[in-house]
Amino acid sequence: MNKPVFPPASNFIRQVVEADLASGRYKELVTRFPPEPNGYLHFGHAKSICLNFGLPRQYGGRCHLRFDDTNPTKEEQEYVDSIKEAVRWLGFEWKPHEHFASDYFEKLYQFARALIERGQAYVDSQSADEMRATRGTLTEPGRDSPFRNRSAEESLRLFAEMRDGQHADGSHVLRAKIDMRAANINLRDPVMYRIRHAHHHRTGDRWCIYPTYDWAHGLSDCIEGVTHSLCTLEFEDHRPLYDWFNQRVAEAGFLQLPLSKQIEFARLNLTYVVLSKRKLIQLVEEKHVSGWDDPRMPTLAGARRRGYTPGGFRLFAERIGVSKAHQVIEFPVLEDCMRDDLNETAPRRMAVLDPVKLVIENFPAEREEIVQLPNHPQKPDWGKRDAPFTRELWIEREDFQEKPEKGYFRLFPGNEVRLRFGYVVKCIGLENGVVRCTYHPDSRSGTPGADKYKVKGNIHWVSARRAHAAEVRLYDRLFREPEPGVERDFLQDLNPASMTTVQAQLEPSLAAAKPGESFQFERHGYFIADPAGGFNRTVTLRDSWKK
RNA sequence: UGGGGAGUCGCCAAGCUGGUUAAGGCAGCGGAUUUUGAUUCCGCCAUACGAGGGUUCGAAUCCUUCCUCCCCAGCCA
Repeated sequence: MNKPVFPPASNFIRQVVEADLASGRYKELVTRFPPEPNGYLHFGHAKSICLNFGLPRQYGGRCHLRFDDTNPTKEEQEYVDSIKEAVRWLGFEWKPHEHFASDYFEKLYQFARALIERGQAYVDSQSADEMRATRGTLTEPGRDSPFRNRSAEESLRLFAEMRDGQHADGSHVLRAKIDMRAANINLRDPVMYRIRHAHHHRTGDRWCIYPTYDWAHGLSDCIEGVTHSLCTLEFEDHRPLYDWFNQRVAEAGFLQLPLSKQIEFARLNLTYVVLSKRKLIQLVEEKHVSGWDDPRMPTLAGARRRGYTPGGFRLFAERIGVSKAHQVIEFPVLEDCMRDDLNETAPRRMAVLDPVKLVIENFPAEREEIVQLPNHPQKPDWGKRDAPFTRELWIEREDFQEKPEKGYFRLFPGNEVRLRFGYVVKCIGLENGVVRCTYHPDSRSGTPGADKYKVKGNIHWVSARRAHAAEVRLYDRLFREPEPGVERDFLQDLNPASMTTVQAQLEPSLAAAKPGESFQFERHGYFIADPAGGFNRTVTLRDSWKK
C-alpha cells in the first residue's frame, strides 16, 4: 500500500563513513548538528538535521546537538529553545549530548595560551582597518603585522589583560601565526579571539573575549569526540585551518586521537523560496508575516503550522540526496513529499470551501438520513463516521456549470451525479443562485440495486442545516516571481495574495478537530487545524483535469 | 591573472579501483483500476555523461587542453 521505501542512495559521505568504520580509524560514528542560535531553523536545516542524525542511525553511533554560540551579539535563548523544539519535532533525539561551544570557553582559552607559548599565536594590536589593509587580496599576498614577532611573554600578558577586561573592543585580537603569504586567505593569520564587552545568553558577563568560529568549531568537535564534521560547501577552504588548529592543539597534548574530519556537502536551495537568514529576520522584524511560525514562512516552525510533517521532511531529505554539486530543488518536490506522507496518515473529510446551495426538491424538508463515510478509501480498518444527509446541502460552486465545458462531468442541467456515499441526483438547473435537483430514492449508496445508476461524477457535499462553519486559510507563494532584469529589494516581490481566507462549510465531525490534526478535505488538499482556530491548507491535491 | 570546489535526462542523483543495452526518484507522456478528475497500478521517457583531443580491444569512468558555474579578501557563522 505504501510506495516501496527505496534504499538510501549511496553518496560520498556514506562512502567515507563506511571506509573509516571498516578501517577501524573510528570505532563508531559521531556527528553533530551545530546551529548558531541566531534565528529559527528553516527548510535548509532539515536537510542537515536528517543527514547528521540519520547517518548514525544507519551505521551506529550518535549525533550531538551543539549550539555554536561564540558571538554574543547575535544569539538569544529564544532561538535555542526554538531549535530544540524543531529538531525534536523532526523526530530526532540528542540527549544527553546537548552541548554549547560556550561550555568550552575555558578550555579554548587554555588551548590558546598553549599556542602562544609554542609561538603559534600572537596578540595583534592593529586596528581592523589595518588588518584588512595588510591581509592582501585574492591575488596579492598579505604582509606581516608589526606585532607578529611580539614575544610569547608579552602576548600572554596582553591576552590575560584582554580576558580581564582591561582593553577596549577592537583594540587587540589574538591571531594564529600561520602564513601571511598563503594562497588560501583563511591561512593568513586568522583571528582566534576578539574583544567584545557584550552580554552572552549563557555565560553572561563572565567573558569579554570570544573565540571565532574557526578556532572554536573544530576544537569543539574534537573535545566531543565527533568523528565526521559535516558542513556546507562554503567551508571547504576552511578545512586546512580546521585541521591546522586541531593538530596544533593535539601536539600540545590536549586532544585525543583520532581527530575529527570535516566533510562538506551542498546546501539546499529551493525554487521560489528565500532561505537567507538575514532576509527571514527582516520579514519577521518588519512584520510582513505574523512571526517565525507564520505558515507561509520557510521555517520549520512555520512548516509545522502549515501542516508539513516530520515524515515528509525526512522523505524529502532522502529524495534529494547529498552531493557536492550545487542543487536547486524544485519546490513541488517538497510539496509532493508532504502529499505522500499525508496521504498515508490523514483521514478524509468532506468540506465545501466555496459553498453554493443545492436543493433536492423531492426530498422531504424535515428528513435527516445518516450516511456513513469511510475515513480512508484504501484503509477500511480506519472505520467510518456518520454524516447527516438533508434536503438542502452545500456543494462546491465549481461542481455546477450551467453550460458545461467539454469534458466536464459534474453537475449541469440534465446530468446526473452521485452525492458521495448518498444519493444520485438529477440536475434541473439554477434558480436564484440555488442548484435544483431531484433524487432517485432507490439510489442510496450501499443499498441493493443502487449501482444500477452509472454516473461519472461524484461530488462532495455538506448538510446545510448541520454544517460546521469555519475559517479556512489558503496559501500561495510568499513571493512572486521577480521581474526579470529589474534589480530591487526582495520585499517588493512579496505576494499580497499569499494568504486568502474563506468561510467554509465543513461536515459536522470537523467541529471536534483538535489543533495540529491533519485531514484531507476531498478534492481540496490537506488541511491542518490551527491552534488559533480554523484550518490551514497544507498543500493542494494533484489535479490532472485538463480543460 | 590567486586559492578552493562543481559540471551525468526539465529538477535531483547512482555509477566514476575502465568492460554486456548509463540505477533510482520527481516532473512529463500513454494506459488500467477507482463512490476523491486523488490514491494505487502498468508502460514510455539520456546511442548519452560540459566541449575537444589522447591512451585502450573497450572510457561517464584514465591522461590532456579548454569552457561554464559556485565559494573565499568579517575582529559573522
